Amino acid sequence: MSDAPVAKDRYHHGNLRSALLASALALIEEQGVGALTLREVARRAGVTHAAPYRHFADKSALLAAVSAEGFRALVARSAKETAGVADARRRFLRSGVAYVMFAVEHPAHFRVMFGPDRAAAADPLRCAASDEAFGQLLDAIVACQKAGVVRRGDAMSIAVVAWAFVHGLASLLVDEQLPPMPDVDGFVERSVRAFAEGIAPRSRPHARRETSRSRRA
Amino acid sequence: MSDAPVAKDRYHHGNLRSALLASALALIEEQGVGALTLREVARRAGVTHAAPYRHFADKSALLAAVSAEGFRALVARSAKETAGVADARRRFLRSGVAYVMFAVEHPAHFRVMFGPDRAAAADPLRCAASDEAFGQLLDAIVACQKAGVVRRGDAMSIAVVAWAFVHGLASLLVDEQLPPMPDVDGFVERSVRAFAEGIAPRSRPHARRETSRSRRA
DNA sequence: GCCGCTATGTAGACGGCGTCAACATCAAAG
DNA sequence: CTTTGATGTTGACGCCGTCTACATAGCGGC
Repeated sequence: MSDAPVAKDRYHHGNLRSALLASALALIEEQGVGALTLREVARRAGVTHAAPYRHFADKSALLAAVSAEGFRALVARSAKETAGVADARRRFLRSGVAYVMFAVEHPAHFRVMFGPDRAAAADPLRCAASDEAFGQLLDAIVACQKAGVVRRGDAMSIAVVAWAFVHGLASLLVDEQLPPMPDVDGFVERSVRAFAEGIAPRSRPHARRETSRSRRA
Repeated sequence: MSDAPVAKDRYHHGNLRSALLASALALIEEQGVGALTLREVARRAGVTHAAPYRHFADKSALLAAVSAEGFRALVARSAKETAGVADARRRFLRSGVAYVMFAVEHPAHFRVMFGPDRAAAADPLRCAASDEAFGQLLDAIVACQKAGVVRRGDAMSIAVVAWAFVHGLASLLVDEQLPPMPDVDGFVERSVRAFAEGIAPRSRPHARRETSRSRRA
């Protein structure tokens, strides 16, 4: 929170770019993506309506930057969550849970990352960041296949299916399309585990059942 | 396509309401949800910019109407696809495939149905239509449980998980986030089948494998 | 047959938005 | 100290959603 010189009433802001990103994120969090306005973002950052154009080519570019930032945060989150975990299956499960929980905890970021703005979606930096996230997933799948906990076959297809699942769960939760959910974390974990059985090798001996409260420190 | 008197150059349009819905859909199909403009919709329907307000309270109401229409079409599609199919498991699978294929074939409708407009999402007619769709899914799950092809337990939770999966698949396909896909239909069918194993009773004898080309007659 | 009522479409206005061009301010390099 | 490039401001343009006042038309009662 305190990474800016926050110099007030100076002609030059200091680090307007990140201030704009933060304002945009806050605004979306409060009012939704549709309510995001370049002018309002500028207002919140304490500058005039045209100032953002010194840092972003247009509104889509701002959204693209927020989106890329989101994908990088997602990758980091997943990496943190799986750090120090050796077992391939557990790494995979944790990373799936991390995806959904990231969306639940950062709905604004998530919404922009998969928002309707086509120009923003095509931004090269955003694409690079999202490709890295997908690569992370792909690696996890391959590791699981080597460990024999995910069935053999085209890893790409399996990755897509896994991504679809966590993505759908995340989308529905973020859009509040689901009935009230007391224990989101537990629900997500059970769901991910159930899903993982679908892509496990056929009639594999079941892994010992974790207590379902093991993570969450 | 030919359900309107299409009376040109008359002061009164005849059935502007449905013309507006059609224009909106076409516009979204071409340019995306963000490009949808009440004025442009009116223009395409051949009326002035304020005419839509005689039929919709505001832009969100239009979106909500399109959304509700979409949910009704989805329900109809799923019903059609499962008509005459007795086996619970097959009904369930078909209905899942129908969900994804509906999204792929009617991306504009799908995008609006889960679009970012909060007011539109809260519309009572839209909610009623979407609840009916979810009810359809819930029924299919319960039938599968009775038939012993889906594990016992809270049907609601299982329904949510199933919905999340098809929804994620649909979202990623519609948003073109997935690598180029030659045989979408086949891919979706394999994915849904794989997923279904995840919610099957543990170590259930596998049903005979359909040829994976059985539907699509 | 005419009359007014209501539904439906039009005309025009308002403020807000994204974007652009011209201008102002400041920091650092020379 | 001056120049110069980066950064922020001002003001303008056209488009948008929405509101109000007005025009047109079909319809039921007299």
